Amino acid sequence: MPQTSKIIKAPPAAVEESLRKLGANIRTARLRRKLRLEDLAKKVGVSRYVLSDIEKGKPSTAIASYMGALWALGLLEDMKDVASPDNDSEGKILEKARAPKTAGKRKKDLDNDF
Amino acid sequence: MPQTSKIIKAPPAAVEESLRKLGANIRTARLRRKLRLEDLAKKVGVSRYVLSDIEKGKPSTAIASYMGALWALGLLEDMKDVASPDNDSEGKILEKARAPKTAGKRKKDLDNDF
DNA sequence: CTTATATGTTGGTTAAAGCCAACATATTAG
DNA sequence: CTAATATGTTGGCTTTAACCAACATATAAG
Repeated sequence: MPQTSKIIKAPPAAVEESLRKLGANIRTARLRRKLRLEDLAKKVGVSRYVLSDIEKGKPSTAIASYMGALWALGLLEDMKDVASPDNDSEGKILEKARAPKTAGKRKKDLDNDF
Repeated sequence: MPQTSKIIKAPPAAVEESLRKLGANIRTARLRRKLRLEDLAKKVGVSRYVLSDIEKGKPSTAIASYMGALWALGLLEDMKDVASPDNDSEGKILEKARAPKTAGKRKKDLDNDF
């Protein structure tokens, strides 16, 4: 993704770690199934180089390639509850009742925090 | 990602569905927090266009951008168990005992199945 | 140990992801 | 209803992701 964004060039440590772990997990799953990079790559529909990148947790790789790997390994359902509104306790608290379709007008600047 | 791969051009229905859902969840979480696309995009470190793509579940968008959105929303930990070897019952069964570093030599062709 | 094969690495090519500006439309809040 | 603002859409530009070939290295299995 050209004109590379900050998040890709220098991801927060937590994101980097999360990707590294995801990649490692995919690799473990592949080896357990005795599949070569090339085998799984073919199932996924990418080159073996891309799959290798995934197993390293490369940030700039398309999410579909990652999801495709999970899918080909039969692990896609693990994504089911990610960011699920039902489990978003923080969000549930903040929610006002009605579900707005936009974030509404700005009052001042809300928070420049982090 | 240039020379676009099959998985990105035409993802399996399950992958497409998974991405759509993830994007929708991210959008819900953003709105609950009363953040504009621009607000969250800034925190993530991408343009508002990319964040918009994410909320639509665009397959070709970099995984770091998706993970960055989860991170900025405080939802990154939801990724923790994805493809975790501990939960990979299929893999556990297949595993022989030792953890090989490669998939080993090919015997014949294993399985061209799906 | 040897051999077959899996994986890593490099360099070059090409097509598209992410950026932005400008404008259109939708939605909110008064 | 109206004004303010959030989000959608378009087209053009730049950078680089994914591809491949060729070779190097690591690992597995006899």
